[in-house]
Amino acid sequence: MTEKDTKIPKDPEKITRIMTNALDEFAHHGYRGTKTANIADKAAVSKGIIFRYYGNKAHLYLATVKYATDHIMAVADYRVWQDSQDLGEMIANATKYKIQLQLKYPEEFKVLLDAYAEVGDAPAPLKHEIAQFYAQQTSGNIKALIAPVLDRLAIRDDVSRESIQNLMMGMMTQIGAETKAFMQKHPQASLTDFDTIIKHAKQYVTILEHGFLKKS
Amino acid sequence: MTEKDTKIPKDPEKITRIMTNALDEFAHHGYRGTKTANIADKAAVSKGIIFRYYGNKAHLYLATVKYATDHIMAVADYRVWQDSQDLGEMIANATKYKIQLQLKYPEEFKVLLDAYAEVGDAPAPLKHEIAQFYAQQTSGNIKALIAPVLDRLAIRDDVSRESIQNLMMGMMTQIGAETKAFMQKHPQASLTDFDTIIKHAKQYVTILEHGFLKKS
Amino acid sequence: MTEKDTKIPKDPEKITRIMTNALDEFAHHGYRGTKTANIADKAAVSKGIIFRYYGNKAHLYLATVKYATDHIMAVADYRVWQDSQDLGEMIANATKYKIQLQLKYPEEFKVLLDAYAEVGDAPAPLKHEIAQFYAQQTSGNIKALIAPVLDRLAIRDDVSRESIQNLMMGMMTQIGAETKAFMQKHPQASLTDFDTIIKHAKQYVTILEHGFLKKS
Amino acid sequence: MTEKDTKIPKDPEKITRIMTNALDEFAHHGYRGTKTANIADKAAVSKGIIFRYYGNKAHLYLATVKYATDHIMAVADYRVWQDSQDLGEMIANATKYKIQLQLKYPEEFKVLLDAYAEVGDAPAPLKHEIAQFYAQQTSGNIKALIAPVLDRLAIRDDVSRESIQNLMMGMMTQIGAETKAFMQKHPQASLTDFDTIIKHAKQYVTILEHGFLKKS
DNA sequence: CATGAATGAGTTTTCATTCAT
DNA sequence: TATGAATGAAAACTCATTCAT
Repeated sequence: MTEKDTKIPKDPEKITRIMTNALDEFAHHGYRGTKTANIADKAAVSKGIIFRYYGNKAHLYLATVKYATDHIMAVADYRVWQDSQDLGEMIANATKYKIQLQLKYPEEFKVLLDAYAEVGDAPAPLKHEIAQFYAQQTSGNIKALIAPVLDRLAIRDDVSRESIQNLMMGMMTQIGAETKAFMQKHPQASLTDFDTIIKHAKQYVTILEHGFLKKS
Repeated sequence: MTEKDTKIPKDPEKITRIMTNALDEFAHHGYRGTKTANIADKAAVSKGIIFRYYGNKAHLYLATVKYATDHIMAVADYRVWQDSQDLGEMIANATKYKIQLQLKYPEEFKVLLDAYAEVGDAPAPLKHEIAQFYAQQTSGNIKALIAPVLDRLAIRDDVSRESIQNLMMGMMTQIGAETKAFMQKHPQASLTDFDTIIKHAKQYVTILEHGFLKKS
Repeated sequence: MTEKDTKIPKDPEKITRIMTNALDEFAHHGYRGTKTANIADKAAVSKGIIFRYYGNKAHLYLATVKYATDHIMAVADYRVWQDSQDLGEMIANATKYKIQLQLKYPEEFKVLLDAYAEVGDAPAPLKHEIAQFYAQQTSGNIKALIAPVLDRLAIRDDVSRESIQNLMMGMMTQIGAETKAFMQKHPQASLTDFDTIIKHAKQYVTILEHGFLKKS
Repeated sequence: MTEKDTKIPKDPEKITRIMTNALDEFAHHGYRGTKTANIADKAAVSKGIIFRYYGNKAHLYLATVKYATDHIMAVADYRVWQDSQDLGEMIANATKYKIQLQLKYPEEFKVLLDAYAEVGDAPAPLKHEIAQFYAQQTSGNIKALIAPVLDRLAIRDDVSRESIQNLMMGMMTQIGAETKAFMQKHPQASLTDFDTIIKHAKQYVTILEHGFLKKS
């Protein structure tokens, strides 16, 4: 693959069109359910060029997953995670930001979500590659982003740092689920419509910080 | 479909063999990636019988999804969720139980997880059926199971019941993720190997109950 | 086949049900298009018995063709053809009779009509058998039936007997076509509705007898 | 269908090879009895291209029926029917011509003959299409062709024009039957071998014109 | 280099025929 | 002997991949 990358000159515009449409197709039909011919058609590109550029469907898929991540990472502004003393505000900002991202790049999210599941399906040699690639992204990052904020907080002695991080990941997942559900019910929703979810996010942080039991 | 069901007598043993192996294949290769011939082979049954029993691949898939759910639901013993005064103990038990289930029925879990994603792909008429089926299961239940336990606890006035439930769902998801990751690293693990995860679960509950900030 | 005929005792009632329904199915779907399972179902008989009685589908078909002919021949009353001095009246009677028959046994007619065409299709060894069987029926007979009536008429010296017979066969075919067309337009028609066609028949005979040119 | 026709470019030479061989196969084995693989093989073309071009077997069949008609119609020279004052000579010419055609395009004739019968069998949506297509051809034309010649003849007052036309159709059918029978007995026959049949044709016309009864 | 028509291995699906009960 | 569930060979159809233009 790396070999081909260097040997074959690629038209950046075609690359973009292919990636965009591959993303769309893979997001909607999964790996096996997507037909290369459809991607080529929608991208206004010949089937031949896809195979010349990517070698085969499996590599096209991998490239698409990479593209999706790069795409999201490129626009992701990590300052929203870090520029905050207050954990609740930070999570609220992050949630807001993630929703914005998801509203703007739904296909990227879908493909990224599927990728890991598909792994077991894709032609054997790619399994590892995709799995490893996927592992770099996601959870690891979130933990890292939360870390500096935690440093500034006074934490109970009987609570491990990791537990907090994990719980916050679970919380993020839960927020993600709520977001997804909301988006399905209101496909045309804009950011302001998600205020409720963001309020929830703040509540969640408050609970995590102070617990939900009455102090006796 | 229901019409055919009554017309065609089915050998329960063959049904079992077909379902078991369909489950296995669908779990490992997805809908498109699974070949009916393989299922037939592994089930020691002729290709013909699968079409006799299920009409076509799409209906076989649907039947498999139904089978997976029925199977899990049949063995799921919800009392482990409810017979507990202590929330930490309850979650620990639930986690333990869920791990046991997942260790015992990994394919069922996989297929169930995929089903919803595959829906968009499956022959149109099945979409609705699968979607509806999927909706019945999942989150709704967990909330209901947690509810009675929350009733017995003294909850802070500034915290909504729903927030707690949602956070606990996020927590369960997180535990699920940890479990999955662990199972992938140690495919042969048995229940006792998951003690760490169960300890985590208890910690999470403690944090949720008392918060992680030092009382100032 | 003859071997089987003697060895296997057959339940006459089942034979009838099989033949009746085979007739129906073959008439509507042709040889290849007919499924033995359907015949068995409609005849309230097991598939097994059909193969026990007839050996295979091809022989079942042959038997059905024979059955159709026998059936029609059994009810056909040839006296209507012969008990007439007047050729016009005879053809009118014959037409009337044939229509009655065709109204009553449409499937038999259809199968008989198809049989010859199917011959080229049916498993090789049967070809000859069907062809020969078919040859016995049809035209040969009609010629024979017309013969005695012609004997009583004074025929022009420059006209061969055979030509007359052939033309009359063509005429019968034409009447048959008109009948068929009429039946397709009016599926519920009864004999009296065919008066026009019978009038045509008489006209045809008149023309054949006296020609259509003005005597100069 | 028309949509696909424009989207998929077709190699005229391959079309020809496919049509020719489809014609041959369908003529000899009927719709159900014909295997697309065989057509592909004989046409020196891949199976895939047939489905690319025609979508499925049913449409291939329809295309073949159309092809057969177009083919025959293209070479049919209707002047032989019209450029004649003498009815006998006209029918003789027409017969001669039809025999030539049938000798040259036996498969086309066979398929065309079968098509109507198969109609009831073919996948539902095609029924209408085939039926309508077939109706255009056949008898209607013959009547029209005979009409102008009849105009020039002095016809008896008690004879309807339609009766004459119908009788002549019957006569043509009869000649057709004789031709078919002869061709089956002598598969290698050339046009001159059919002189007897043509003589018959003339006789038939004479009889129709002057009747076969002695003028008393 | 790019194209997209053609290929054919691989899948799904059908149905005459068998054979355990 | 009768049954009809099961079989699997044979047919229809799909689609990633190639290669002549």
